[in-house]
Amino acid sequence: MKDFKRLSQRQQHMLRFLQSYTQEQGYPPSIREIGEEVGIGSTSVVNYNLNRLVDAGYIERAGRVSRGLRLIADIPGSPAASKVVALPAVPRVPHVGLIAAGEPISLPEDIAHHIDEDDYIGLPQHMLGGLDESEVFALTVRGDSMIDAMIQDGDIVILRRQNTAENGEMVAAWLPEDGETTLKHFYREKERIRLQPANQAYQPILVHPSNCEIKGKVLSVLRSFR
Amino acid sequence: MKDFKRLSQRQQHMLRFLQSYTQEQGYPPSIREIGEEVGIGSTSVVNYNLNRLVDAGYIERAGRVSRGLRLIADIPGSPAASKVVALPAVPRVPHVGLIAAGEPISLPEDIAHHIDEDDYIGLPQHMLGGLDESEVFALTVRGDSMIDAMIQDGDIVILRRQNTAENGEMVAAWLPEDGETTLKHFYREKERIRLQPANQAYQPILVHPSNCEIKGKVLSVLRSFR
DNA sequence: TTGACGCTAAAACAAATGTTCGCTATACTT
DNA sequence: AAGTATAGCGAACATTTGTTTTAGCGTCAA
Repeated sequence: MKDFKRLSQRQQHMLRFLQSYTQEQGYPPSIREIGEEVGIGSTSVVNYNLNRLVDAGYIERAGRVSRGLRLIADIPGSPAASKVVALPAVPRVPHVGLIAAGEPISLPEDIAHHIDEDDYIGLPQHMLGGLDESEVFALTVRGDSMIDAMIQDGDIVILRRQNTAENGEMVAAWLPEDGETTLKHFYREKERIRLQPANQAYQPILVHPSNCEIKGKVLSVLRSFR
Repeated sequence: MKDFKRLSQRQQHMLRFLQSYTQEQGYPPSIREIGEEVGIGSTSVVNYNLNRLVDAGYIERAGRVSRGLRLIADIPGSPAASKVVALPAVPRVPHVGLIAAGEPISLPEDIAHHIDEDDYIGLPQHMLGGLDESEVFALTVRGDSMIDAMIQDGDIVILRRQNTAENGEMVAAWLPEDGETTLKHFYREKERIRLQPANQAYQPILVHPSNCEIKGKVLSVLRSFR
């Protein structure tokens, strides 16, 4: 731990307040709220001391962002400050159902449809690409539009949950207007998004960005025979 | 749990974003940030949907407070509030190196470079096909002779240790006379064995049974991107 | 003394951010 | 057809909130 006692009384007070406030409210306090708590009438003084705490490595600040405070070091005396480090040996990610990788199969529902069935699949962490298991989920592929990308019907794809994608990445995209989720290569073009299958037999899907919601990008693939 | 699927796409999206953003940043997103993420141009629409989420019991809002959002219900799939279930032991199978699936490559010693573990690789047991871990081992594929079978360079194949094979099965075969191990489809013909690649560009290997030692048959395949 | 430095103030400023208010559109109900 | 509820948009508005500026005070060393 850092040299907590090196800090002034005020700064210690501020740290404690930041920690407890954030825990209770779910969001960090504003500069003025901190000032009121600690007994500082001037925002600049609070600001000054916050920067001091940044220097000391206790917090991080997001510039020009309301309540952009983040505690990054444990402070003595507060129990729940530390994040849980000990993780279970086997990461388990939710297996949320099927995804169309061909003629858009109208799925029963959104991904979220299946998501609450706790259908979890254990994965070795080397397949998570260093990500936390909570960021990752799995889908079973239906259809053969991605065979040129070495993905066939029945494969399980592991995805990282994210809403954006880089060109060329393989993503699961939700098309609200069509009510379908599909697995394609992602390409952002001028005014539209191209979802490119990896199979000569299929045409790319061209949609407006507003009708394309990225659900995640493919991290790995997994297939069992028989 | 609440009826997550009852929510509109947007609302689900917002919830997920709130959860992930808060977790990543340490503080909740602003209305405009949510709007940008979800693709809403008007703050009032975000506001509207936030209030809807409040009604649905998913979040709480602090009036007139920047980023005054608080998630009060679990959202399926991603929550960090995951309950720990029983964790099975991780089967670990030996990762014994590279296998040629193309022009027989004389194995260099750069065995398992991208596998961080020593020689073992953790696997979920659903990829073991119900077998004991001691029966199973893993190989990294080199070459592209099996691309028509959806296996490409760099893939890791999981095999069951066995000395025989049925026609059509994908096996790892040791060719004593050539000092090579190769990954091919297995076919027993009259007086010889045909090791058939799954790539038009490659010729089958025809060998006498005495010069063909089956090491194992492929159970599953595993691939990571990037 | 003078000057550098740590700390505190107060006020003004600028940006971020929540709130409100018309207005439109669609679907469903009466 | 009129009415109502849901959903959405855009713009103006009002606060909140972070940033900056200027200044006062005390300590310590040169």
